Amino acid sequence: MARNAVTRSRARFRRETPEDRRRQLGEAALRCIVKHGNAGVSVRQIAAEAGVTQGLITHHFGEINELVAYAFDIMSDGVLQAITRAVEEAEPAPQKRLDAFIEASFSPILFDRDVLGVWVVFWGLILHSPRMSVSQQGEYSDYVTTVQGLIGDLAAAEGFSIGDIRLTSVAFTALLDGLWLAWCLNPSAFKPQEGVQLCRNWIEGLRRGAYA
Amino acid sequence: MARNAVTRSRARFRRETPEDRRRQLGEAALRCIVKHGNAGVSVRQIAAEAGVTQGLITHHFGEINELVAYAFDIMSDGVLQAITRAVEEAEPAPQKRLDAFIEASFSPILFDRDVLGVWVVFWGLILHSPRMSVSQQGEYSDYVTTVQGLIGDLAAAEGFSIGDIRLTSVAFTALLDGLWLAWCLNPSAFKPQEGVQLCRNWIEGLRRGAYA
DNA sequence: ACACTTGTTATACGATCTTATAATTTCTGT
DNA sequence: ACAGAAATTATAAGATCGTATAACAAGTGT
Repeated sequence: MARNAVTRSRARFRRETPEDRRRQLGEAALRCIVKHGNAGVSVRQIAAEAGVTQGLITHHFGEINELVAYAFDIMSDGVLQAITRAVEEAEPAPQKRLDAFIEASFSPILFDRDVLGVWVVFWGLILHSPRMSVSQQGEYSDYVTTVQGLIGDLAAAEGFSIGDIRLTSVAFTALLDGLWLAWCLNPSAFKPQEGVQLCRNWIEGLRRGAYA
Repeated sequence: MARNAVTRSRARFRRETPEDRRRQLGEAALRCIVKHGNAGVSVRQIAAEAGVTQGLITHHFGEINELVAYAFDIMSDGVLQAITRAVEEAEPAPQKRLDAFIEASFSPILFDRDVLGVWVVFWGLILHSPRMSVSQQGEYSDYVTTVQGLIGDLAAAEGFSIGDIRLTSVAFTALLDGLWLAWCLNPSAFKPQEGVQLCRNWIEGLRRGAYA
């Protein structure tokens, strides 16, 4: 026991399961991107941020692009989960669920300059990384599907019609992404609560048959 | 004359005015970004693309960030000019002008993966470069103002009301940016003409008083 | 024809980058 | 207690990066 304690205190590094270590490295990568943007995507910086040596990244991910893609997946999952949770916690009426979705999108958990900044960096990488592109397509598809479900339920409950619901969902997703981007690049452009209002206005247009 | 010809053919480099050279370097930078994304932003690559040595970039721009910011300005001006020209060539009725704006936004001149790809890279840089941020804020402001003029004229001509026209213009701009981004990351998400339709639907919502 | 200005090249230096390889250490199973 | 597996470190090699400096050369004015 004493032996154990001494041994552990003398340990020069902790041995962790591949899953844990991969996640630690992924989260360190996200922190680096928050701090330095594209410049933060570097084996050395990420390893330092995670408190390990560079070789560990090679060992667990092979090449750095794989780590970045993994970090992107962590990020995507986090966002979708946060939104989904907010929706599930809302009252079951379609109006309430959709509004919870909107509110969550502009709540500090997601509508945060650090979060959005990471997102923007990823967007810039996706175009030239097939691996990232694959992740993005899956994530985007899930996202639009979620939006489509919410909007479809609302239309069914209130009895208005939508011409092409998938396309319409793409538009609403684009509005959200566009507002995220605009605010991220220039937070003085509008206030979060104004973003919520603009989304509600968009829904109001939907109700009034502008997309029929 | 013969002397002149010989001399010119033997010339090892062309001496150009600072303005011309700056523009050449800026355009070379844009081509590098098209080809390699963030990775294309490099003194060596850009100099090679422009067919000059690295020192020229230092000479004309001091540091590379200044060149990148200059390339961003070229890009912004080009986009705004192309759109403005399309609007000016349209019939003077507000409906026609706004529709020309939308059509131009999704025409191959602007709705092009190369063009949008450059845009996305710049977005990623703006967050961590004060110099880029300054350019972006000016460009964004001009853009929203243009949108605001078009929408305001339409509202006046058709007699519908808008609550906060600046904010509403921000939303329309966000919708455009969001659609650009989505299509750029994943061109199979929708067709350009569908993008036009979605913008027209948004305008229809405006007409029906969703933003009053 | 010649000197001067300055655009341009040539070269070098130090920092940082990715990746590969071998040595080390921790932990687990027996 | 000890051996073996695998996580981790340590180290190195070769590219590429940004920037500074000095030499060179093209065009201009006289």
